[in-house]
Amino acid sequence: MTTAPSKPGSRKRPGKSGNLRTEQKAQTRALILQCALEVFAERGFDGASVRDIAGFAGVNHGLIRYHFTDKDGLWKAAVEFLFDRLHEEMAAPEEDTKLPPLEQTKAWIRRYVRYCARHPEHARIMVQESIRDSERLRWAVKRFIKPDNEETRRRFRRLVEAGVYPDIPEHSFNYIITAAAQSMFMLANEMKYIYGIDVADDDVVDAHAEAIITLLFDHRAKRAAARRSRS
Amino acid sequence: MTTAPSKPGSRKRPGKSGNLRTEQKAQTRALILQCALEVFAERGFDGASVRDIAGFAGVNHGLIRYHFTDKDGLWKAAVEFLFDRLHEEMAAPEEDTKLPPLEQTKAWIRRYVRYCARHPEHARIMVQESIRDSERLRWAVKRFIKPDNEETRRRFRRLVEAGVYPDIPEHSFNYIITAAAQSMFMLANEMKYIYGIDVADDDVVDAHAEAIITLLFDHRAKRAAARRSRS
DNA sequence: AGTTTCGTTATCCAATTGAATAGCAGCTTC
DNA sequence: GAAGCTGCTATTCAATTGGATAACGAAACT
Repeated sequence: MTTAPSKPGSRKRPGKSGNLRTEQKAQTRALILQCALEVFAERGFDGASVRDIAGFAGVNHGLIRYHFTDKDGLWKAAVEFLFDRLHEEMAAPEEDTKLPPLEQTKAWIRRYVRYCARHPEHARIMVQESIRDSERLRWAVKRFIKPDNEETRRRFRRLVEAGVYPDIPEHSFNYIITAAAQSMFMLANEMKYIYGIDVADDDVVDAHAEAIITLLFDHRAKRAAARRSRS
Repeated sequence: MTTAPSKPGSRKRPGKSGNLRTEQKAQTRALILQCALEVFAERGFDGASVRDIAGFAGVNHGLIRYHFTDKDGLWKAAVEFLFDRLHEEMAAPEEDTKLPPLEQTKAWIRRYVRYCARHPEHARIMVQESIRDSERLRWAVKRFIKPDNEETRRRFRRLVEAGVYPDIPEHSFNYIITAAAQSMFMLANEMKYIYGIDVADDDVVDAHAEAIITLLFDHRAKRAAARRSRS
């Protein structure tokens, strides 16, 4: 656990429009969600207590019941927030659509690696939940993960059909790419202890993205690099 | 959680040598360890209760205290068992040492992917522990993970120096390879729900190993495969 | 201004948890 | 075969947990 997320705003001043109550309610809700994300990510669903989350957010734990019904509801709301944010932040910029498929994919990798570095909670929460086999996992798969994966599959098929990529099993492609991008940031603690490297460093992040691209998407660059280091 | 691990032997018959007590003690200890591995893997350290583990092993929960002092001791004993087994099962066969570096590495990947498929608990336990930042993680890093990583680093450096591999950051190489091999089996539940594929299938395992080799180690094969699907 | 609404806190409850202690039964040893 | 060691069970304890209920107090509505 790092530090408590910055409480959004002074939490007391009413916005220009709408009534004060509803606005403050939304702020509190968002604050709890933010804290829930961090605590769930660090300790998993069972390991995280609603009391810890509430305490972290500086509110009474009964309030969580009021806003989210129960712990399960809180988790789902947090994951919903997580994926909404993912979709926002991963949206491809207009100009990308004009690039050839392989270049589009490289740009997508760069975006995704940066996302993973910015929000390691995402992989942390979802991996812990996938390790267990819960109703929550099935809910998340159906609602978010599977649809997202369909898109990755289409991207992969496009590459294969364009003749710029080997035709490995789709699921292998999916897990290799995603894991390669996520793991270093998901396991930041381990990395810190093994290599003494802080993954918050932008250079480390960008270098990792380029490493993935070199290994997985840039045959020519890879051969050239190998040739270079040979001489 | 699948089914309880087969209790080793009838647990009552004394072995030919040694006294019955010590032998049975060792058997019980091993049984508890086995169960602890499964439960820790599925629920993480905090989520797993010593009572569940004991119940799963069919022994009184006080017995865990007797054998392992406390929950922390049980976890460490389980992880020790895990890495000892890893080292046994991952030892390279004699003839591998005669292969060129790149071929050695491919053989190593095949062995490692099969290991990950056979023992998904390994990645499950260690990933959950790395996500949190505990004294246990530091213990495991110092004792097992870092030494193992040193070896992977040397393997990588040898490839680079032989001019058959691009010189990306060592830590990136490490996390890309390891994660690519582990993730599919670690997240078997997710995979089941997304793709309906059972990772217990040997063909799926071997195909995954070949996919990794194609993408990450076999430049020529990759280009050929891409060319093939283009025509 | 008086009343109602509702976001929030304070308490309480039963269940579970890690740990500690005491006791038991049957190998082992002499 | 008696004594005692020891692997194991039974029970107890305090702390924590998710959840439920009641009370409060300030905003919102009339």
